[in-house]
Amino acid sequence: MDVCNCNICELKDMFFENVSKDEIKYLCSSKVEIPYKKGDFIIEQGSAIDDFMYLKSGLVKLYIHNDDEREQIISFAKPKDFVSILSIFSGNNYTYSVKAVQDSVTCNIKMSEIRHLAETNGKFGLSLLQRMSKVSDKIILESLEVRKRKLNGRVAYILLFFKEHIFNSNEFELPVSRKEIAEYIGMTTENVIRTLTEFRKDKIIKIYGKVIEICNLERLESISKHG
Amino acid sequence: MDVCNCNICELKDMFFENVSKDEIKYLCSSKVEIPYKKGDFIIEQGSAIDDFMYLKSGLVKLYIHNDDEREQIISFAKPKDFVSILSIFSGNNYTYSVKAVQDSVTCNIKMSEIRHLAETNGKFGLSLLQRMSKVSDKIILESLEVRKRKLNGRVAYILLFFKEHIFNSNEFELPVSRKEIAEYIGMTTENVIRTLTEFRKDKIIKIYGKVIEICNLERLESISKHG
DNA sequence: ATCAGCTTATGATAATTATCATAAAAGGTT
DNA sequence: AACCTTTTATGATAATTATCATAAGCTGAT
Repeated sequence: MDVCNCNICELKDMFFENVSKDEIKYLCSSKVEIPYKKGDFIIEQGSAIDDFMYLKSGLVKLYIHNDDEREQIISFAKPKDFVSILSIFSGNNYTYSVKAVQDSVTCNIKMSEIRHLAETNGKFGLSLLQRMSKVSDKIILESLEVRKRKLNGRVAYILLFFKEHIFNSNEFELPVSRKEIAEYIGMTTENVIRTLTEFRKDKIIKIYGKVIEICNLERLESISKHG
Repeated sequence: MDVCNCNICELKDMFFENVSKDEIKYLCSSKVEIPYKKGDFIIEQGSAIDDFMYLKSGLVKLYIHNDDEREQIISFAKPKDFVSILSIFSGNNYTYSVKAVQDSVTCNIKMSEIRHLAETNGKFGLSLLQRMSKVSDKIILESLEVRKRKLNGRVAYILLFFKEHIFNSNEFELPVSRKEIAEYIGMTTENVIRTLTEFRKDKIIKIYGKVIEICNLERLESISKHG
């Protein structure tokens, strides 16, 4: 389908079946794609919320930072994930920042148009509500999952997270630094490194610089589950 | 206003200004109020989602429990808060349980009617989306707030939470056990008790059984902020 | 190429937190 | 009242995690 000027219009995918071609066209009329380089800010905490954004390619981190304190990563977003989630429907300003951890492209649609469409097309609104809820739920449940684990369980968990949700392979290049892993699962950088080293010594993983190869999946899963 | 058979219809409050009298009547047609005793299950993890529920009176805890593991309290809900939040728009079964920590009354509306109204009245849907988002956001941000603190900071935080969000007073009867506090802020029961004792010895609070009196608010706030 | 700055790595030590054990206090039941 | 169970309380100890220090490796900029 070629309802908009981008080659492959994934908007229909994003908002389910409840939008007509005309409505897609309407959304697309304000749709822009913005490329970012690794390390670029995509959203700055505190800035005004104008656009509804989802990720077209790359990988980004959503995080909170309060001056002196350490950053706390809330979640990673991969292609087709929403980038604007928290506060998007509940406030006027972002309560978090988003930064590209890999070169990324976002798709932006004016919030005013999303709102307008949701008001006029209840089915679209309901779909949106479902999608948004799914995202929030996942973040909440995942944070509980992480929190109940000890450090080695957390590291195992995030390795499996990358394997299963991002790369779908036993071997992958870590898309984030050890520091960012630490900020995500709530531990110190040193202990992330130490734990990875420990996994390596126990022949559970191999480490080639940024590349991780999971050698003993069962063991890693066991550690993730039972510590 | 007396659009429904309950004396004070708070539905308008719950769903903003975007619902007509007829629509309120429609929602009310399936609305029931259910009383629970302290300790009663209101929602059992895994059960089917039929109703949209909010709390009319009392206090409830939302929590996750997986067989052998310790319970993890996600959030407390006070009157006018939604009780069904997680998974309500994103799945068919509850991913968490809700239990009354005080005698409570819930208001239940059939999900099918909520859905139907959201589909036919986009403004209502959008209001709902805003309300739901606000709840999720608060849970996510609060969990980050708690997690970054050390134990004494967490206990200080939850005392201030009760003071500010539930009781609005420097003296209140703790509505939950030390164990439940521990399950909420992610520490052991012993350490919650120990920390409270420490606060008492430092004359920051007084403890009369279940009753807590905050004597040194500034100090407590300081501990909550900087440990 | 060289330097500065960041990431990764590892060890030693201190601080924090959990676990285990025990007992008093409180609440509920017969 | 007597009994049982749960909660609160406290201490001793073990386990976990953070902090501090140091150094090697990598990366980007001049």
